Formats: sequence, structure tokens, C-alpha cells
Amino acid sequence: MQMDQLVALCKRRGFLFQSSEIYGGLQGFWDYGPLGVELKRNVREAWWRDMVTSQDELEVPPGAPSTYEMTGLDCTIIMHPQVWKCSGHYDLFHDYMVDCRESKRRYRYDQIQGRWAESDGKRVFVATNVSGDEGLEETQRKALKFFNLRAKNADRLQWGGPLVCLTTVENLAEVLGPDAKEPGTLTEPREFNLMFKTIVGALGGEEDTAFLRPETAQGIFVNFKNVLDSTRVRVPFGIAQIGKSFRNEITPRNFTFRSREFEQMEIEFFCRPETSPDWYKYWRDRRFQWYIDLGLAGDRLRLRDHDPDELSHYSCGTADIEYAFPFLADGEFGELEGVAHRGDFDLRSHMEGKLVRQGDQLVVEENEHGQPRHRGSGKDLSYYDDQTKERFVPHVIEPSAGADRATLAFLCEAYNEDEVPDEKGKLTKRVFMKFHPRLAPIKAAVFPLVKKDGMPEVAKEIYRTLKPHLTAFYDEKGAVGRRYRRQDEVGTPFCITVDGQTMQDGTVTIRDRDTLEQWRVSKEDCLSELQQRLKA
RNA sequence: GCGGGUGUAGCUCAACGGUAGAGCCAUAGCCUUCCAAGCUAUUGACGAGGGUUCGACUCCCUUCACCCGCUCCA
Repeated sequence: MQMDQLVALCKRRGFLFQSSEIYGGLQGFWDYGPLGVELKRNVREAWWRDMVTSQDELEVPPGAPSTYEMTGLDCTIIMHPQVWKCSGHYDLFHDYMVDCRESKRRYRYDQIQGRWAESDGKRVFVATNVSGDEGLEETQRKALKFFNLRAKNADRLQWGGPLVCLTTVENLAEVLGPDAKEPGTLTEPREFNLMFKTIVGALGGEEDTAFLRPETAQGIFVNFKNVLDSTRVRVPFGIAQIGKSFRNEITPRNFTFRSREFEQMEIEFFCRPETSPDWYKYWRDRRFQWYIDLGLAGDRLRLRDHDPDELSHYSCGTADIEYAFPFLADGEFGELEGVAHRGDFDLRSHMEGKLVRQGDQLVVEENEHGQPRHRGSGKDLSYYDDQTKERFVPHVIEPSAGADRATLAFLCEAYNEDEVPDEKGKLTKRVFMKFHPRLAPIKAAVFPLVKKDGMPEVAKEIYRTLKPHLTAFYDEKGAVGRRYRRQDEVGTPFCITVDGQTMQDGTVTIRDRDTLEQWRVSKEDCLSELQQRLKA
């Protein structure tokens, strides 16, 4: 499938539009049209129903270490700025970057190292983006080449010290970039604000700066105690939240895949530290199965465990659920959801302050005065188990899904073309969206075969009995084959047609979108027949 | 952020330094008894802003957006 065909269909049939399109659009922002909003709503509702409201806390689910409870939350997009300082986002999301005019590469300002080299009175800072002994070798090699010296003449090269960070260099004109042949090709460092800034209060100044959340998860952590105190939930339990998040993506690309405003579906699952590895496995497999059950089966979906060196400093296990989007190169996958074991990092951060790794410990990061770099809330977020009489900080498993990415994957997976015979028996191309019935924006269309002989009246009656229970669509215009095709293109799984026989025996035909098969049911049984099949 | 490409009707595509055409779709009507039929009519566009010119959709500049490659991906 070509991505542009899907993009064209999404626009043509009202799934997705570019935001602010009449003004030329805005990079990284997308709107859901009349059908898209139904599709995405169905994705969200399937997730909420399957993860939260239908969770049976009285029975141990298959694969789970024990019973557990699920509850929900809906917190604000703008939170106290300290939330983002303690979570680590504030520091991480304010990267300074330098560009190289020669190599066209971009580097994190604080990740470039180098050392001063001098030869024949010329002095230059030789930079590299590798560190340690490799960095020493690399800079040695580069310096020799730059000064046009042979290895045996290495003694004509004087080093001004060990590897130091580029941030210590005042004049970037003296810097030989990591991939450059001449010095002075690096631009001045520029700040990348990856969190959206905003101002709280009508007269707000710089000190009233707040941020639009870059993830929904932190709202769950800061409400952890509220949920505990108000609901009688007991560990192990999960808190779920669906909501918008905002990130200033450097390169928004690939349709809605990397949007700057996007929606997340996140669970923070709290459990005893010693059971956390089992819960991690449970959630990883459970979330993977969810996508399969909704139609993303096959080679295009995969579960990928992160390599140990890929893990965040606080994590003892992370897996990505990935989909081979058509806009990616062959063999490449894009992330739909990350399932992470986060230990007690988040709750501790909001208790004690921003944490950093020191050896195999997480400790509060300190500033130059020996005080916390970002002070925590000071509130006790530990949990008291009154059965075992123990107090502990729960460990957290975080399945974090992208609602827009899931929706996009379902759209990509649904796109199908086949050939069906027209009224003369000639094969013609058909485009149909093979949505899982739970996700289809329109569940059923109702047609009179022709617009006369009392058929429209019967069809309208059926339409009205369906409408309170499911999204239905009525159409009496033009040839019935055309109406079928239109519904195929928006993925309506079932079409009900009132024909001549209906007037005799009260039965109607139901047509299946994928197989084109038709069968007859009594017009009174339409609703129950559909409800039964939509559950499948 | 860099390099390359693209931007004309809802979609696909024309044309021209001098009145922007077509097909499909859509809408209305006729016809039509199961998979995009036919006939008639109708709506509808030069991404935005400057400049050159008597006159710009066309040439130039700027900008916005999309696509491809690089970079980035917290």
C-alpha cells in the first residue's frame, strides 16, 4: 500500500485533515474529521473498556501473578512546574544543539567532547562525539590529519589537556567539528525547547512560566496518594489515563506518526517490588495481545525487548510494541507503545527530588551548594500494607500507548484493495477499509434497494431502531452497488438492504464488507444480529 | 535544521506572459429490483505574501505546507 493513497482516502472521506488547512496548515498538527473522530473514539473506548472498566478484580486473569484492581484518572494538561523538574523532563527537554555547516550534522552541545591541540603555533580544539579512550584515539588521529603530520611525528603535537566538554570552549571558531575538515564550522549553540511553554495568569511574566505536559504519566504519580486515600484500592493496582500531550518534535513527519499535539493512553501499575518482574511480563504480553485482537495480527506487528544498554537509567526492563508502518523503510518498525518497568523512580522523585544514577543507586541530584537540584514534594508517597504490616514505595510498570499512533496503525492495516465483479460481471478495483467491527466508525448502513415501492419507508424504520444502539447510516440515492462501495471505503462492516422480498416476507439482506456474502434475516432481528456479530 | 522535489476544483491531471480546461467525485432530477450503469443540469481551483510587467497561475524573491534523503527522536 502506498502511504499517499491512504492519506488521500483519509482526507477524501473525512478521517484526517491537516490542522488549520485553510491557512496553509501547521507542521505537526492534525485534525480528525467526522469519521476519524469516531474511529479514534472507538480506539480509546476499546482501550478503556478492556483495560479499566471490564477488569475483574475478583479473579486472577490468565498470566497475571494475582488479582488486581484498575481505576482511572483525568488530570490537567498544565501542572505545577516542579512536576517537570522532578520528573527530569525539564532538564532533559532543554537541550542545546550545535549544527555543523560543513557536515550538515547536528550534535547535542553537551555531548561533544574534545581537547586542545597545538602544533607550529597553531591551536585548535579537536572535537569528537565519542568519549573515553576511543575519544582520545579519535582526536589524536584527527589532529594529526589536520596538522598534516605523520604518526611518527606525533611529538610535534602538544595536547592542552584531557578530553573536556565543548561547553568549556568560548570561541567556537577554534573548534574542529567531529565530522569537519576545517575549524569554525559549528554554529552557536541553540536551545531546543521540547516542552511547550505557556504563561499562567493574565499578567504572568517569566516567573509564571508553566508547561504543557509532555506525557500524561506524571499526573498519575502526583495523584498517587489521592487515589489511595479516596478509593480503598490496594496494591497491586493500576491507574489509567487518556489525554493530550505536547512535544515540540524537531522533525514532525510521516502523517500523524510524530505529531506535536498527540494523545496518550497510559497505565501506571503499582505493585510490590519483588513481584514487579512478573507484572512487567504480564503487561507486556497483555498489551501486545490487545493489538492483535483488534486486527494488527501478522508480521507487521512485533514485540521488541530493549537491549540492556538501551534501557533508561532507572529501568530494569522495557519492551516496545511496534508496527511496520508503510512510510518506513523495509524492515523498519515504528513504536506504538512502550511497556516499561520503572522501579520506584517516579514516586521517589516526587518525594525526594530529581534523581540521578550514582553507581547502582538512584540519589537526589545536587546543585553546587550541596542542595537538591530540584526539590521534591516532601510528601510521603510510600504504601503501607496493613496485611503484612510493611511499608514500601511501590514499583511501577508503565504501559504507555499512543492513541494517534494506534489509530494510524489501524488505518494502515485496514486499507485493502481487491477486485469484484460489477453488474456486467467485469472485475473492477475495490478499496475497502477492513476495520475490526469494534473500531469501525459506522457499524451498519441501511439501504432501500430502490427508492420506491415502499422500500424507503421500511428501511428508515430499521435505521431508526438501530440508531440508538450503534452508529448507523441511511442512504437511498443512486444504484445500490455504488452505495455498497462507498461504505466499503469507510469500513462499514455490514449493509442492510430492503428489497422486493422484504415486502413479501419481512426479511432483509445483510451484506458482509469483506466477503460480500449476503444472508437474510427478519427485519425485526437486524439489531440483535448486528450486535452479536459486532462483538466478534 | 540541511539538501532535493512538489503545491491548479473534494480527488487525478492539463494548459498558457493575455477570458484557467477535462475526467472522476459530489449535489438535484429522470431512470434503475443487489455491487462504482445511463441521461440532464449544477456547485467548484491557480498554497500565502511581495516584486518585475500594460498585464503573472506562468518569471523572480520571501514564506507556509507536504513528500524523499540526512539530522533528531527526549
